[in-house]
Amino acid sequence: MTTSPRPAAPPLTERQEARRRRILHTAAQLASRGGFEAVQMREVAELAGVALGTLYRYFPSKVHLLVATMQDQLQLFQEQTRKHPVEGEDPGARVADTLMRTFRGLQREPQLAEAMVRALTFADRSVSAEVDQVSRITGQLILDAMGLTEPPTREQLAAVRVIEHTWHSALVTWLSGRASIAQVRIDLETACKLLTMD
Amino acid sequence: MTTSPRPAAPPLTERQEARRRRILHTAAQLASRGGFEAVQMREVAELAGVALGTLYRYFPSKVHLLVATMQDQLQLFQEQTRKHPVEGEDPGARVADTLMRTFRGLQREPQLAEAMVRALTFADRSVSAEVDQVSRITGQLILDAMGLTEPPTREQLAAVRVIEHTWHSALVTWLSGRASIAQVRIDLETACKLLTMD
DNA sequence: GGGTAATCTAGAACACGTTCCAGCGTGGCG
DNA sequence: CGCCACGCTGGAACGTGTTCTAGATTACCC
Repeated sequence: MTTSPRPAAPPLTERQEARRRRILHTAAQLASRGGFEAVQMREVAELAGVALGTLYRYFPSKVHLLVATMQDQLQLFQEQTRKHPVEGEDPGARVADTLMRTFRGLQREPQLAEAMVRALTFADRSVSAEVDQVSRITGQLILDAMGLTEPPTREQLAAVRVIEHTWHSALVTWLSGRASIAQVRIDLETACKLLTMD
Repeated sequence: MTTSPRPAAPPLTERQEARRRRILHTAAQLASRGGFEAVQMREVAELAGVALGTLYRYFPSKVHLLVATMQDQLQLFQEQTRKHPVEGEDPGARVADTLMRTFRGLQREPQLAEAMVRALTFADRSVSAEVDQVSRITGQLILDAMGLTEPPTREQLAAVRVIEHTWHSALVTWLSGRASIAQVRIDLETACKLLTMD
């Protein structure tokens, strides 16, 4: 578990920031159509108006690119959720509802979701820092939904981990057509029961 | 979830069965060295002594090949486990121990595990039947460990699903170096608490 | 044993992720 | 202003998964 030798991102100029956004936007757009395989690096470069080499300078692989896209999308969800938190008494129910809401958000662009999740689970060690970041955002989403007034206990953190595992795996199962949305909801609700044990 | 249009595998001749085994064995061997990327279709074909086209006739893609390899390995574990079941009073603990035992089995060939799990999570819809089969074996492994004397309740089945999600996702997290074995054990034990609720 | 349909082989060919290179622009520094 | 370092461009090139084809081999039926 050593930190990867990433030399602390150099600050980007405005033009560079714009290029980065253009690339991410193009990737999301292509993914929204044909999913993972429709995101072709040559095409992303061309549509974003950068050279292939430049694309690779910004995102060292297709997986990096799509994981960054997921970070982006998740952050949007997180902001939405913070502005309009789920109502309800039971913390477990709030967490389950929040995740289902995120789920429906992904469902709105199923191909995009497919691309991002495929990238996320296919990622090897060279992407682990970025994947970890996604995981941190997801965990925070859950913690937010719990609406804690004091720091979480060890048991609560353990439960959050299992909920996160369930979330990821259920997502994969749904995307590959092996589980219905109803089933995903049941799985999430089952995992969330861990929050209200003893 | 309709059944895929698979026209019921035609029976294989002895030579064909041997070829299939040879291919699977070669794939596992190559995977045991360099993991997912070391399994190169040309090399599998050559080492297994079949033409590339034949390899593709038996396994329509690299992912199919590696998922089949996982089926194979899991079945071996299942047999082992049935011969030597885990001892213990608490069903939850038995399940957690059984999965940890399987985990250590995978750990013995980490590269092979990496290859199989990457294939499993990268699989798209065209492989869903095979992935489902793997999922079924895993579920059965858990049910076996529970040592039920009567058919499982709805709640128990729901818990099994969450445990399975946790298992898969924890495996991925460990393989990408983002979680330790100790953490995996904790996650599995947490999920297994669902078995002994209410 | 002969005929035939399915299967296997060798190898070329194609697609897409990735790498590499030569040259052009650009922004900052003396 | 001249110069330099760096990032960007266009494009070629490479590796590996996958597909395709023509011919050899095999399995099976009569």
